[in-house]
Amino acid sequence: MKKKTTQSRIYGGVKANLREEERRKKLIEAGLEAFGTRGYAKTNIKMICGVAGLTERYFYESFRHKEDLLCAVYRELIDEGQRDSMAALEDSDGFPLETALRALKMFYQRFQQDPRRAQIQLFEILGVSQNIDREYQNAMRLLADMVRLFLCKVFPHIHEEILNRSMIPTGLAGSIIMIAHEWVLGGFITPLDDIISQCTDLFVAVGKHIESRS
Amino acid sequence: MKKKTTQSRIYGGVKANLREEERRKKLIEAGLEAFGTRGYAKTNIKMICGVAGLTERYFYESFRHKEDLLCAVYRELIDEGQRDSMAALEDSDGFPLETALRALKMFYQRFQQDPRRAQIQLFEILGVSQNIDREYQNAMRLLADMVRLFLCKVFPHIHEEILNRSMIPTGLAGSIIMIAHEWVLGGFITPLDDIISQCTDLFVAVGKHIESRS
DNA sequence: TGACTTTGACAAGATATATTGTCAGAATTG
DNA sequence: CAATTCTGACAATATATCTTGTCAAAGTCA
Repeated sequence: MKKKTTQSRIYGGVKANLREEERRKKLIEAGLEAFGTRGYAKTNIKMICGVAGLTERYFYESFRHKEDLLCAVYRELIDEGQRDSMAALEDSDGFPLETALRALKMFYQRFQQDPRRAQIQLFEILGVSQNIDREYQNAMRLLADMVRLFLCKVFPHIHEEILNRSMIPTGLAGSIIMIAHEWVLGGFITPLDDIISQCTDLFVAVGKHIESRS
Repeated sequence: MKKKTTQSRIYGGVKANLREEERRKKLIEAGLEAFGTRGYAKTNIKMICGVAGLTERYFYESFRHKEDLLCAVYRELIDEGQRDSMAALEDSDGFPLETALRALKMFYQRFQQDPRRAQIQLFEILGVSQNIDREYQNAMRLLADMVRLFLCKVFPHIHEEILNRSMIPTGLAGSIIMIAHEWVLGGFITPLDDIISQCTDLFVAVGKHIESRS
């Protein structure tokens, strides 16, 4: 008679799949910590497990490899940012430009509040593998779409179709990221408001210019 | 009596240090090929040597590790680009804007002409190590300085000091890079002139905007 | 309490790669 | 031609890490 190897039962008052889910979350948090401080390359699975307070067995329960975990951590960060931006867009009680600035500010603020996030989202994610590259590209396209959206809101005279074919939102997304790079590498010395002001300049300059030709 | 282990003499009509230099160049060329097609992570030293037509011994003669070679390859690419841009700047017989466009066009053209270069310069270089990250940051700052320079030439009313403290050139550099990313990932489908036109829009929009406030 | 599951610690094999070393033969010089 | 250096092929060692497996003890349930 074969025993089922995966006997799942209530344990500590918690169902098996829930316990597993909790371990998964612990590992993601540990990944954020390890990747965000030591760096992805210099982190191995034993370290991650150490930080999570679990052993390797549980790592492989939830992830196939280190890269898998990085992907999960990254998605967590992106989703979180995406939700916040959308929320800012929803309750747009003020002027469109102010809404956009609020969203932008939040985007940068998150980096300052948790430098581990900045490290992963801006640096560690780069050049790991083709799969991860794809994740990154997706995120960048999301950011470009967000820029596109805000451009339309703030400059209503811009023809939407023109913007849809344009790479200008992509370019502005690149600006935002590159400025973030410099800001982070400089240890957040530049005041956040200065950063926002510079970005606003770029955004407004480009917006007005396109609008004037529509 | 000890023999000198490094007996260098003329061999094949070539001095020892020159022969070594040639092997080094072969390895750099092999690095360009391997990193640019297989990718940095998936390339090991044996492969590099295979492509170069040399054996491991000669690899360690010129480089300490794979990262060292990547650094050398990258510097080669950046220096080459830098030289071209400077040359374009020197013989500025036409209008400043045209000069700038010519330089920008060359910047993108090089990627199309040799996709291995694009792969390394835009993707493979990312996230390898802290040292390599520093190289990348240097190159990005060079690019930003170049943008700054062209902004001053094309829009002479802009106060130079303002621009020096500004992150706007950094932002524009980011735009250029991000647009290049999308272009390359899209397999160079978008015509080069379209790319240039988009970049010009960004450049002019920002230039005019700053100028109008000086 | 007794049966059974979950957990943690660690062993052990597998794998991949870096890096150094050896050696014989080809190439070259004087 | 004889001496000797250079070269290429490959062995061998070192190292690091992944990944799976074992086992006993602790925890939990009925």
